[in-house]
Amino acid sequence: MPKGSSVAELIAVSGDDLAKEAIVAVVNGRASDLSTKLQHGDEVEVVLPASDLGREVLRHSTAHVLAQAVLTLWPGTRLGIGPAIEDGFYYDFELPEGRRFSDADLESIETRMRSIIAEDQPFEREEHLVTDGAALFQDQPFKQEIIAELKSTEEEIVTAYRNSRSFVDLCRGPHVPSTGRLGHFKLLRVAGAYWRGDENKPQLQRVYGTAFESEEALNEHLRRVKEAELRDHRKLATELDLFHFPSEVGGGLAVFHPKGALIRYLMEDFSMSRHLASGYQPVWTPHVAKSSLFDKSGHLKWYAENMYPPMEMEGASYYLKPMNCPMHILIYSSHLRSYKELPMRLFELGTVYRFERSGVLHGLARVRGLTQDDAHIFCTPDQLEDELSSLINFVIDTLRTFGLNEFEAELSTRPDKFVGDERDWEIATSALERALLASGIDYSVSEGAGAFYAPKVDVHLKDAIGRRWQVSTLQVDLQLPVRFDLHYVGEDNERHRPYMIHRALFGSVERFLAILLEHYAGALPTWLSPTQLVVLPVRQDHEEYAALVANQAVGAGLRATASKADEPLGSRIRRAKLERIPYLAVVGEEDVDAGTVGLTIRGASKPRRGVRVEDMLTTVALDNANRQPTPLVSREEDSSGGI
RNA sequence: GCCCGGGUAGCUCAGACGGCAGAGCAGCUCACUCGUAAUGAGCAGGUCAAGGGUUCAAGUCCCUUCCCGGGCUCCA
Repeated sequence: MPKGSSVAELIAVSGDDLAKEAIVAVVNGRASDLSTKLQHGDEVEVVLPASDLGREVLRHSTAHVLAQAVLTLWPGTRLGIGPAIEDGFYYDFELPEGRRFSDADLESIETRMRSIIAEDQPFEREEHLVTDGAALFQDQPFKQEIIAELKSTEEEIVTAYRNSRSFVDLCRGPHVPSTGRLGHFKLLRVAGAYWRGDENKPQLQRVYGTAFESEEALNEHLRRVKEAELRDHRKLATELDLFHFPSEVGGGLAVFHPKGALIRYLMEDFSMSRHLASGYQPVWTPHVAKSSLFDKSGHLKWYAENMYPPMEMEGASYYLKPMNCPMHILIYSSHLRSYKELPMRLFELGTVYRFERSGVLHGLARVRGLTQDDAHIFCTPDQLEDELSSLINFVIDTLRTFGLNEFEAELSTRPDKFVGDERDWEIATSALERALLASGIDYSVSEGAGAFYAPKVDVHLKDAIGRRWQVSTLQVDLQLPVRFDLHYVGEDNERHRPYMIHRALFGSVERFLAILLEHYAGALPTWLSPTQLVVLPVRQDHEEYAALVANQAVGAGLRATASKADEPLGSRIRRAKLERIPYLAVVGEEDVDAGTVGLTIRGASKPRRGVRVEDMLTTVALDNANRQPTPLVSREEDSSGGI
């Protein structure tokens, strides 16, 4: 190769067909354009579109095309930023005269984008001095703001990418060689977005889109999005008659219908028995408390914006509790504690109320009234580490019972703004980290992301379609034991400060239910199913036998009903399947005579005829007692029978 | 809170241009008595989110309010 050749030239002579698909390259570990000139000894690795980095570049380049299209259609538009994001990209704009996008605009923008792609415009990298950059983008105040920031970091050169004489965008790159390499994209929606996410700054118009390496990959992605929509727990809640949010009650406040309430009762019941078996003591505390309590705890200082406004009564202000900890502390401090009582683990299914801004409410996943499976553990410094590691195991173990198996933890360390002693932070943080190591769970560290009063571990889980949800959280509180002046008397007969651990396992019962519903697409495991078994008589003269079988099932501790034969069997089967009933027992002539049922197990394609009633009851009871998770199917498969 | 999109029967939705509010499913009644994802007929069901305005006439056009959905720093 002649000296100073580009990556593209290198690929051209390599004779490697696959490499011709490359859109960018990693040169000496750095993502670079194919036009990058190479030095002797450079390490070059080509990047194909069908890779994480490849898709990121495709999306970022498509975002530039989007910006060019918008600028052509609405001259005078000011550009914000347009990054690639997980699953797509967006670009923020300020349109002239405060104009706003509507959904209909997406179509005309897309059309314009397709013609830019058809023109196969090159992406040309330009380097400018920081000082010149400001001149180049003189009509673009947001770009200037970015350049000004770069200047302050003493960056000397800014880069820009030019597609045509008229369109150039400030950008770090890299990009595809030309717009012709793009095309498998779709604009998805418009939204308002504050410049830099700051509501005190101007609100820009954001266009979201996604792009992939091929039409098939794009369609596959759109199919996944659709699948997620079908699993939406709010949709399932209506279909399965679980709960709703009456506007008469208020935003973010759910009422649970019989089936929904039964499910949450089963979850709570399980949680309580697990805690009782693991050395926790149940406590119960009221929903409101005087302002003095939340003054002392610091909630009114630090958490007031998430609290409901106060109620005045008999000269005092009462607040709905946003957390249970202050009340649990009062239980701890109700008398002097000995080291022999520690660790003391107080547990409550405590309902708390938090003011969430109306725009962030989201079904049961984000509500204003929620029930935490909340515990506060008071322990000696010596006990801290063991307590934390058994806690992590307890959490993981419990989550697994619900059929969730993929976890990741995140350790958040001391933020810039913090209270307490740096040494205590050190002790608490390293105890958390050692506990994580001992548990063997995968974890990452987020430096400075802790709460101001505590380092914490958050447990995230992955659901059936790969989405991550934050659930459990463990915090070592360095603040409240001091504010409430807690102690215990040690072996040395002196008073010492206990450590205090906050932890919620589901996070909230409501949110966890939402996750389960979406994870299982509504087909909850047998032990959580409101109805576990339906017995369906073929004809009216089999009804008596059906009722008998259902009664036997109820006697065996199962939730079972018998249907009437007043509709065609197929119709009743269909209804039961739509309700995601795990076991269907059809009984007809043969069964009445033989003491059997025709058993259809959810997810199985064919029924099993001639199953003895005893055997069926054993099977269902075992499934119930063992808390077997439902085998996972996609909702599309689930509903392929013509719904 | 702010931007965009919505609000029509319990649910899903249709209702050019302003001219007597519709369908499917669910519900109820009757008939059918059936072996694994929709039996048939009939009946009932609505302050078109609320309030105001324009008009001979408003679900439809305009204004206000309420509610719901999507989004609101994965940083050039």
